[in-house]
Amino acid sequence: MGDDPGVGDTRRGRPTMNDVAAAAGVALKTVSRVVNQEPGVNAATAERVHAAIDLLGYRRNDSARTLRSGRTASIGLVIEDVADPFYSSLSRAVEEVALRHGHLLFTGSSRESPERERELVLAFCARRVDGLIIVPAGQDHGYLEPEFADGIRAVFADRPPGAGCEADAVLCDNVGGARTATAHLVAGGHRRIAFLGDSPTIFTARERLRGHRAALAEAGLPYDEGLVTMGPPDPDRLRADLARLLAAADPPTALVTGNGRFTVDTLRALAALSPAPVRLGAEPYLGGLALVGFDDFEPADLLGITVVAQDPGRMGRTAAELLFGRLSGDEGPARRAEVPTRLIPRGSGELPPA
Amino acid sequence: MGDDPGVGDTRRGRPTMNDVAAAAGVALKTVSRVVNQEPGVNAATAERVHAAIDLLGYRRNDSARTLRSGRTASIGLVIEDVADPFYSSLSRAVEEVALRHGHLLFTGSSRESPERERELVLAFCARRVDGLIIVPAGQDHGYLEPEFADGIRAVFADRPPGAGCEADAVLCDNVGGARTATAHLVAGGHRRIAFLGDSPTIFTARERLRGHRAALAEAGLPYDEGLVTMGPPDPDRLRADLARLLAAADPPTALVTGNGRFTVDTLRALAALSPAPVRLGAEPYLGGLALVGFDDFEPADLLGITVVAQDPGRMGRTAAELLFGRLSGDEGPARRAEVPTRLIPRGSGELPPA
DNA sequence: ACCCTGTGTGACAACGTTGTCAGCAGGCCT
DNA sequence: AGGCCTGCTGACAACGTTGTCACACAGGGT
Repeated sequence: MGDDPGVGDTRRGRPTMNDVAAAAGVALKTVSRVVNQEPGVNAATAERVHAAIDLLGYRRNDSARTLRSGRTASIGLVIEDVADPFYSSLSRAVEEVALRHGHLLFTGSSRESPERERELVLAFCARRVDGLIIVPAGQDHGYLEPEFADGIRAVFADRPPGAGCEADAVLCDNVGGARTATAHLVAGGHRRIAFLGDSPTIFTARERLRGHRAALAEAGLPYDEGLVTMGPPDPDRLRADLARLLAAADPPTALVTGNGRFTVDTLRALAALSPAPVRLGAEPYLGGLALVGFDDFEPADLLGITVVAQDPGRMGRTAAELLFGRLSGDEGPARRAEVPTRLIPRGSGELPPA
Repeated sequence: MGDDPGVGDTRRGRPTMNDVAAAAGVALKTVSRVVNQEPGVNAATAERVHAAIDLLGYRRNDSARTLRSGRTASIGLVIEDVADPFYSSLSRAVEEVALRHGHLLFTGSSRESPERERELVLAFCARRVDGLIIVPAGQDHGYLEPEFADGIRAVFADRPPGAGCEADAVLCDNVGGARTATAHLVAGGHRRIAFLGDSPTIFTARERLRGHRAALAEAGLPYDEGLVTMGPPDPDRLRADLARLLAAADPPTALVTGNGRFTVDTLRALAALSPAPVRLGAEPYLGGLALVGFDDFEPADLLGITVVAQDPGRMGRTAAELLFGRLSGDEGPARRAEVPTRLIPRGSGELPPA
């Protein structure tokens, strides 16, 4: 006595099926049947049970359900960073599909740290998620073996799993997209095209560089290492690299940027380097420097930036559907899906060489 | 016999504490102690247990743990849309704090649907999350009562809970921010300032309009309903509204946009309406129409758009920390935290009236 | 001899649900 | 009558963990 914040009820805590059963004057199991909409319950009985449920405010405890049945109706999603528009679009698509399949979604951002990726994945597994969608930060997925053995399914998105890991993957056509970007500039008359990409430790960055090189080779143009800069996103470094590139004896007349963040950072760097205000749209862009960005970004249309668009929504949807296919018994060998890219000309990529 | 995809082991499925105990030659409870790092286990025994754990690839089943102990070490986050940069920044901050507290995060997007908000929240509750952070779509949170009674804590973010719901909330200084935006334009000499906002069913939209009106009143300017358009985001409607506004006998010389999406959509509409290419940065913007946007967005700096910036990261952090405070026993009355806004002049808001 | 304390360990019940099986009517067939 | 369905309901064990309590043993004081 004294501090009793209890409700008007004599019981404490959440009502269980047992409480409902007692209130409805039926057996526990009958309540279970009603809650799970199992057939074979008399309509009048079911009605009484429903009344008791409403009266007590009963809600099923999914932990117990999970423990007993083994299915959690939830999946885990590990991406690089929720705040990156590319991944948040992917995230939304996954969420959509998961919800349609009656599943809930755990999310976590690895921040490009393999260790954090591993921790998140294992934490999801400890929660017994039914499946995983992973944008891997690391290259080694041996830690998933026990989980696979236990029947957890995983689909990799945006980047393939590490060597030796047989799992589904949904990738973007990185090589083709980058080749298209560079080829587009070549077709516009450019001969010296710089490539500004993410760290070569990242799969997509390497692939896109491959595509860039392929386009140069197909056009019979030399591959000049001095025109390539790669590394983790860092506005200062990027600005320095750009300044160096533009000050060279034989500067590039066009740029290809390796992802959305790099495109925006590049524009910022150009604005900072430019003596005159940056003018966009149909206007010549910084003295005629052409630009094609890999990956579309929100107001790229306003800025008149030509891009090779990925489709993160489609990637997320594909990955999620692949996963749910697996969860409903699809047992074939590991699959690899490729999401195409699309060139969207908006002006910046159509400027002729200066 | 026949189809036995089993591993080299005779057992099926995931090893349990019992299996580990058998392998290590100790009792189940000892394994539990080791796994949970409870004190009072002999170092040599613990070593044997660890060896058995590694050997079998054992991982604790959190569903059972949850069932027994009642704590899930997970929280639920319901936002409006992950793909909206404002909410994804908020999301990231929440994730960060959750991880620091050793909690995992369920996320879901309500898409501005009260029903979906409710479903997500209740699904999270069925999973027995320890707490919730909710950006409410609906106005009625009576459905949370049974959950509160059961000890689940909730913090509302960006928008307050419905009437009668005593819960913590973290809000942005909507009124103050909007007042600042309009006052800034007034100080620049503008007398006819249009307000383009989200649907008045949304709390933040109403509050921001209030701030706008307050600034007008403080400046002794009339409030002209003809200069206000509100409604759910729809580029076509916005363009039509803008066309109407600009074609009026006494058109506005400045705009205030009610959130990031509206700012970008407005720019798009202006670009579409403009005969000349849009020029940004320090250039006069579409014939001198000034603009201040509520809410910062990614390349607003590049576009030279003056904004009143919110701080979604801080909002998420504050909400999450408030929640974890509650989870660790803070029992005071419901709190309301306000996150300040900040005017960032970038050119578009400093243009004088045409 | 006694009790006491501390250290390490284990047996057992409990958490709230679902799967299995058994039971009890009532009806319809042989 | 006896047998056998079909429709509905309930008793009970099990899922894998943690909390509670008890026990065995060693050491140190009386």
